[in-house]
Amino acid sequence: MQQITVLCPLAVDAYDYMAPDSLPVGTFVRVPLGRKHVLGVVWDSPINQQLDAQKLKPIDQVLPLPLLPQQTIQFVNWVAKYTLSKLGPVLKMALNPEIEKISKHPIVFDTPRPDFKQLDFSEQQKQAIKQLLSLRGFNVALLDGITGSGKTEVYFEAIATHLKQGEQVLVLLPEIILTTAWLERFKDRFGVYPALWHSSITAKTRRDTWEAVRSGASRVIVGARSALFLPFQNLGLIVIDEEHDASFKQEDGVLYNARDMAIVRAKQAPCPIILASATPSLETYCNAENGKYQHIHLTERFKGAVLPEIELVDMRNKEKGPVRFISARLAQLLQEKLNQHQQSLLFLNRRGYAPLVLCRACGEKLSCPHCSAWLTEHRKTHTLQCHHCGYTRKRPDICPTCHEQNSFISCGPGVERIAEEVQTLLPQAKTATITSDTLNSPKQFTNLLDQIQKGEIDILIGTQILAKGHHFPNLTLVGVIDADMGLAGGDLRAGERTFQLLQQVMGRAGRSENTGIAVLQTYSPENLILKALQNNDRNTFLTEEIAARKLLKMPPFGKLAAIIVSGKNESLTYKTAKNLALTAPSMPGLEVLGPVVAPLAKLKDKNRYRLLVKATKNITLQNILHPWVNRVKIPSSVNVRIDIDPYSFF
DNA sequence: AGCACGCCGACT
DNA sequence: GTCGGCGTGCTC
Repeated sequence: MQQITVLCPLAVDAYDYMAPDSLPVGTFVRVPLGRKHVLGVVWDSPINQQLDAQKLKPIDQVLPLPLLPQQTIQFVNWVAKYTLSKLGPVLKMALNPEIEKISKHPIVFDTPRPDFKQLDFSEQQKQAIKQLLSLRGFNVALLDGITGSGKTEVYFEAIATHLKQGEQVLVLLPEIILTTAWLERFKDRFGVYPALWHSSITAKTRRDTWEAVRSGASRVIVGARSALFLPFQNLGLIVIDEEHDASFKQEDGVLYNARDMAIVRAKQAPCPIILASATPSLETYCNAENGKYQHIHLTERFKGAVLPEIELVDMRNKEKGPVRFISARLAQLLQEKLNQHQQSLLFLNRRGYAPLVLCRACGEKLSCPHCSAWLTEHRKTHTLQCHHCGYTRKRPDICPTCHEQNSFISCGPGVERIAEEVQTLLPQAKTATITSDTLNSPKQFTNLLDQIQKGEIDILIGTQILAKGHHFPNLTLVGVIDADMGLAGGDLRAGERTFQLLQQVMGRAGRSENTGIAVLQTYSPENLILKALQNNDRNTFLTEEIAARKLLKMPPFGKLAAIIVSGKNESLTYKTAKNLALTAPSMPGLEVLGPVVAPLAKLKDKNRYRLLVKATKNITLQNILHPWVNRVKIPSSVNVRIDIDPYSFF
């Protein structure tokens, strides 16, 4: 009998078992766990062997499956260590399909053909392609190209080259970009669609794709962040498109940033990795500027499309008359575009009709009983909703506090309200309101894009779901209803996020021969970020932002981790958070801030406090956090989560 | 992830 | 008085 270590894809670390023979790391086995029998993988050296060998259970059986690749095992170990997560949940991400049901002969999508189509490139694109093709071994390149510069086709050439070399290629996209439009461009270049990996593929496809990647039969995988954990055998290139996108950061379960972990994966392969963006994250930009990454520029718009003109509309100059969210200037432009049979997009990153409903008589603001948040009014469904927990109620006729009748007024705009205003201002316009809750399926989205293409819609009103990636050739006006919105929170990345988002939204206008125009409605026209956007001056924005981060020793000039303490019992939760702060190790270069009430102080009935751990770059935060948090007694009803490199401050 | 154990609210 | 709700702990 032989003692082996087995990891199961559950919320546990690796456990030891007895096996009749020694088994190679990566062998799939079935083991007893509690009163269940579950799948596990023979793991490398035991984590702890303090358990009496006599108490170890024997494994049930060795499963007749190929080994889990060594690189996947290494990667799971690395991610767990970096994110301070248990090994089991990370393995679970790598074993997403029902492994035991995988077929030995999965249906493989045809192999993309690297020479299917020769595309025309500009001189600048040719230069960029040359640079991408010269990358050897582990190497990070920032493909920094403005909207409409043909980034996608440029990195397609790198994909083609690695295909010819017989290697596998992984392309990570934000889920939202994974649309037919992108896939059609791929098919146009390579003759077939790539293999897909995202949350809504069927179980069978999931199993087939997993096995085809493991066997090396599948050559190009395009997916959302979880595709990073696929069992590649022969990874030759990773591409992260829209690398700045916040959706690469997983905010539940294992807290990881797929872009950062992809760089680790590329290093391990080793292979090159291309980070593509029109608005690179500050981290990536700094790494490119200081020479750690290659910096490849695409500054020309393809086929002569020009950047939109950008106007700031000062909303402080209140117009006489009824309260309007669309300024006279924007309304005038909408009318002009309507007359010219061109399309417009109104952008407001807020779902529903109004973000707040209050009683005119007593001032009562209707809020969620489970979260410290106001309820958003949705007229379409005649409900009030909490956007944080999903709580829904009908709009009351009588104020629950002062019992006044019909006293509620809707404050502020959401997209539904903008749509209503458009109807009033331009009754002849055909409009469509598009948010994550009005689109239920990818098919619906495709249909909608089709309708837009055919010109059946004049004015699109939507949230950030419309901001990214889509190409609307006849769209020549973008109106940003509230350009100040993203700047309000004031967290570390508020400026960066606002710049990126607005730049992307404005990029929707002018991806055509007709000159586009973008209007930013603001109450702070002097704001540096808005000024930089107006002047198309990314450098000024980046320089300012870099200087501010440097001064505060914030990322990328320092390291950050958040500790989120939550629990139903408010005082016990606070006491635990306070206790963590009091027992924080004291050392040069380490600073512990808080605890402070989290921006959403109560979420789903749980009170939340946050500590922020700030360290100089030479400190390995994990080595400090792990023993520190383990030393503190955490009451069982209180939950402590560590978020390394936090993105969201909620 | 499951599954058992344990402590407070509703009911015959 | 008991049934059972879920919230919590444990699995080599």
